[in-house]
Amino acid sequence: MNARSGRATIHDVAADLGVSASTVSRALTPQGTVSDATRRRVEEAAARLGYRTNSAARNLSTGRTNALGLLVPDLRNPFFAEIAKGAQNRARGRGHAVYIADTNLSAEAEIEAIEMMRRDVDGFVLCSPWAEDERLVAALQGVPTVVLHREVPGLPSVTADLHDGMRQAVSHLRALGHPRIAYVSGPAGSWNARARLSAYEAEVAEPARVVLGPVADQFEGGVSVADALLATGSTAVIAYNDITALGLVSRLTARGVVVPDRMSVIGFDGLDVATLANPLTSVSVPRARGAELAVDVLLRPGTVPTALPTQLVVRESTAAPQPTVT
Amino acid sequence: MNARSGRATIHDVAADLGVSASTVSRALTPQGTVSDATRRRVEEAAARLGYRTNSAARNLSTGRTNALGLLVPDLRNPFFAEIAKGAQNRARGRGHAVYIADTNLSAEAEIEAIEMMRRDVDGFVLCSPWAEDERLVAALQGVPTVVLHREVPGLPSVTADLHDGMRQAVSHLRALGHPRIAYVSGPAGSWNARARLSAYEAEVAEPARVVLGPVADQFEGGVSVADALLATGSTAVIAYNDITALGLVSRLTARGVVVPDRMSVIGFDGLDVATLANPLTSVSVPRARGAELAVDVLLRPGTVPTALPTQLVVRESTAAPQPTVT
DNA sequence: CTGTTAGCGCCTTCAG
DNA sequence: CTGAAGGCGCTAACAG
Repeated sequence: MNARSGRATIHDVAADLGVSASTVSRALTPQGTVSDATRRRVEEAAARLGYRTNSAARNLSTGRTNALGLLVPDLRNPFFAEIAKGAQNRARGRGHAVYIADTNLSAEAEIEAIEMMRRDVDGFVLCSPWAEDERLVAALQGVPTVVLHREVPGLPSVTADLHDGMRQAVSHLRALGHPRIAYVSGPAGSWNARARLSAYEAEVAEPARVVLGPVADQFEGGVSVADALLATGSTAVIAYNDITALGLVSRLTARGVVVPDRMSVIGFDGLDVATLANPLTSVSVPRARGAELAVDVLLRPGTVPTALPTQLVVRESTAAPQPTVT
Repeated sequence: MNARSGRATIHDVAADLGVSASTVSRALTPQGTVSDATRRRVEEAAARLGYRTNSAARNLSTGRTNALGLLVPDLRNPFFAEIAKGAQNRARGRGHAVYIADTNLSAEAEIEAIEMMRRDVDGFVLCSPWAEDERLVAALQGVPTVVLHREVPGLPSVTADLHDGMRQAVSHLRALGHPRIAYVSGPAGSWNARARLSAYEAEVAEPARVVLGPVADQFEGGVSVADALLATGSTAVIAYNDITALGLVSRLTARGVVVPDRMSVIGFDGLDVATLANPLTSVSVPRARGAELAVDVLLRPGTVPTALPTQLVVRESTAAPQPTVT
């Protein structure tokens, strides 16, 4: 009996059965070699006594923690909430817990979270858009890590096929007849924002290219750039992500610019929240699936990170441009 | 040096300084009694060697984990994402980590999560709307716990002043001239849903009382009940929460019922997401603050749980009823 | 104020 | 297949 918590230990079930603690230990661990009979008896006694393995003790002894650390910049963004759920579900299935750290959109907090958790996890899944490559790698100290929706030299990473997503978005708008497709770029410091911008630039050559921003990865970011967008004379716009796109739509509507009649808007991410009001056309990026893949790369040696497919989902915020009423 | 992880241990910094391990331990723990001079030397050496305390070892030795468990039914709901953030920020400030478990809206998963984490945390903050009181208490095995947005006999709990919130909502609608105020109730199995329904019933007496549902705690739940609402002839409705309210608005709009002209809608929770499109009038319930209070009750003995204030936030989904056009 | 000693609960050689 | 012994890294008496 654990003196402090009053919980049963391995010795209690050993005593109960008249066997040694090592036998109980072996019976309770996958690679332990015990007779089937004793294994069953041990399992029964453990259940009866309410035994739960003390993971701190196991950790100390084995050097493994059976836990993964997950960093996300902001849990309020459903994009990351879904990643958290996906990672947890997958890791649980593989016998691992996931410790989530919300880093509050701060590079500093990303580094701190890594340093705090480093000893207590077997590996990291990092949604870490802000911290610099070198600081990340330094803080990691060699702990196995998969980067999600970012690339860091020397680390495996799981990213979405943004070029293909952007191609789908641009093709859709061009097919509708939009000559000038603007882009609202996300925060300059964010890897993902840079990658999405590059994808746009690859798809839309000068002189048709119209880049606005960078704006904050928030509703307000979209709001702030709407008027500038109107001034460009574009009839269609692709936004860094759905949240930004919603801000854009909000301000456009307030200005009397009807979406999609006077402005087609495409978001990025494919969040459910973007369908609540005026259902937004968006390039969907797999959230849970990306997280699951990242966890697999960490936990199943041999799993090779592959690009996540992106998919344009056409809803109601895109249409053919209307002839200007004069 | 830790053989496995290659990280410095307390012995390394002890050796480096020519002192004993216990001295280092004392220098590094709050209640340890060491001379200021050696404390400084130890801190310097620890920093220089990149020492990080191994929390498993400390845990094993002290019986405390410096971690809290937080259960939430669904991280995708911003209500809980904000609770998670609030709890983490507060706990971090008090030297504790927070392990979040998303229980996927399942009573079973709530119990399992508690049993999984019980040994690894010093206490729980439970947003656990589904599991039964007895099973919860049984699974907890005496681990210090605060229940958030629910009441469980024998456990301290932090809840919002729903009656006052409901009073504000109903008063607002009555002042606007609505004679019949309907209510869309949340899932029958959820404590919070029952509490909100009671608050409505306390505020609206028969025969004016119109209760719809129960519906799922989702956008679709609101969608599903909109037509029934119209059939009641009510001109105003209060929904179980914001997400449900948004579903309601969506379907009403699709039916050509303009909000707020033909139907006033009030949500509950006060989420930002409910302002993205047609800004929703809502009864705001403190999220982060409730989580912080719960953490304090756990970590600061003597903190007494107080009811969280609720506040009606009037936005654009409520107005005076329009005379029926015939 | 500091060093020595003895575990915390578990896993893992090593014998038998 | 099973028991005994040692140690993971740290803290907590107990001496000095």
